[in-house]
Amino acid sequence: MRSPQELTERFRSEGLKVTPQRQLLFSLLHNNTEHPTAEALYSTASEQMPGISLRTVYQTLSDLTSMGELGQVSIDNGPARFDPNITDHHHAVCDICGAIFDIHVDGTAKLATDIDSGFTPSSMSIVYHGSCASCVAA
Amino acid sequence: MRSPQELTERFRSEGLKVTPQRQLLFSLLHNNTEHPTAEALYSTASEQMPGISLRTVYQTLSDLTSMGELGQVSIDNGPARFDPNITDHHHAVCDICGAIFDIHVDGTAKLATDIDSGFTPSSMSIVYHGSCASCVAA
DNA sequence: GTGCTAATCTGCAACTCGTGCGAACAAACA
DNA sequence: TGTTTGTTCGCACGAGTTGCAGATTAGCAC
Ligand SMILES: [Mn+2]
Ligand SMILES: [Mn+2]
Ligand SMILES: [Zn+2]
Ligand SMILES: [Zn+2]
Repeated sequence: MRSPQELTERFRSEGLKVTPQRQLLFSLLHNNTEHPTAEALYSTASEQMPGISLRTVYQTLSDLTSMGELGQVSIDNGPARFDPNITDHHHAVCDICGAIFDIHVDGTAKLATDIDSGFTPSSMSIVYHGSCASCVAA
Repeated sequence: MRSPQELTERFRSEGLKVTPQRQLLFSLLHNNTEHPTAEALYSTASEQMPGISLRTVYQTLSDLTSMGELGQVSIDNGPARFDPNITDHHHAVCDICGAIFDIHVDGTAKLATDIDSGFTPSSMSIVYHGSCASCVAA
């Protein structure tokens, strides 16, 4: 996701308003690698801006997502996790604490699949499940 | 998933009862490659057994899942899809019609990842998104 | 076949996550 | 400072799933 400053410019240039609520979310998401849920962002945002509405958090996240500034990851059937990292990458999920880690995977082009030749793939994603370092240690 | 006959034996041998509702679901799932949702199974089941409860469908699916006889696939944030194919395989999803296809992928062991050395992976899954043959044709 | 009992089924309430809606509000700009 | 939209907020609602408890029934003993 771009920086709060760049997002501010983009919003204004598209006739969208830059509100304090949006600015707060821009800053909470910037460089955030935690893949937070809407509820988690709402909780953090509420500390800095009591009274902000959960509805507004959902609204802003969905705006950023449809603008292509924010990614979304869904793991199992849990709540949506938002991902400011929109570069090409994959994920490793700790089944114990639920943490999600960004990973890069090389060699995917060389994978051999029996996928039907009539199927036209447009993207692929890989998710590893397992236990993270801190959970293994504990 | 094992055959209705084998499941019947397993259920009885574990002190579980073999009811008409369970038998019907065993047969609806056997060799089913559609990755159906609970609602879809309920709908089909209702034709053959009017009055069967959606709650019972959920209950039986979750029993089979925790017995390891049935798999579960989650795609984006849609409803859970159930998968009688519990062999090692991956999926291709048509973004137009929503169909899910089983695929096999070779070479996954050779993938190079920057996954943290402290992370202990126990499984990985690959999902391709794209357009299926019938949707491309249409 | 009858009866017993624990497992199951069913209907409904409740719960989680998310969206639709409309009135109150405020950013942008003249 | 006023006007115009876009935005925020609160609440109702919707999908998907689970908890609960009373009615039902499979499995088994006699
Ligand atoms: Mn990520
Ligand atoms: Mn499958
Ligand atoms: Zn962990
Ligand atoms: Zn299709």
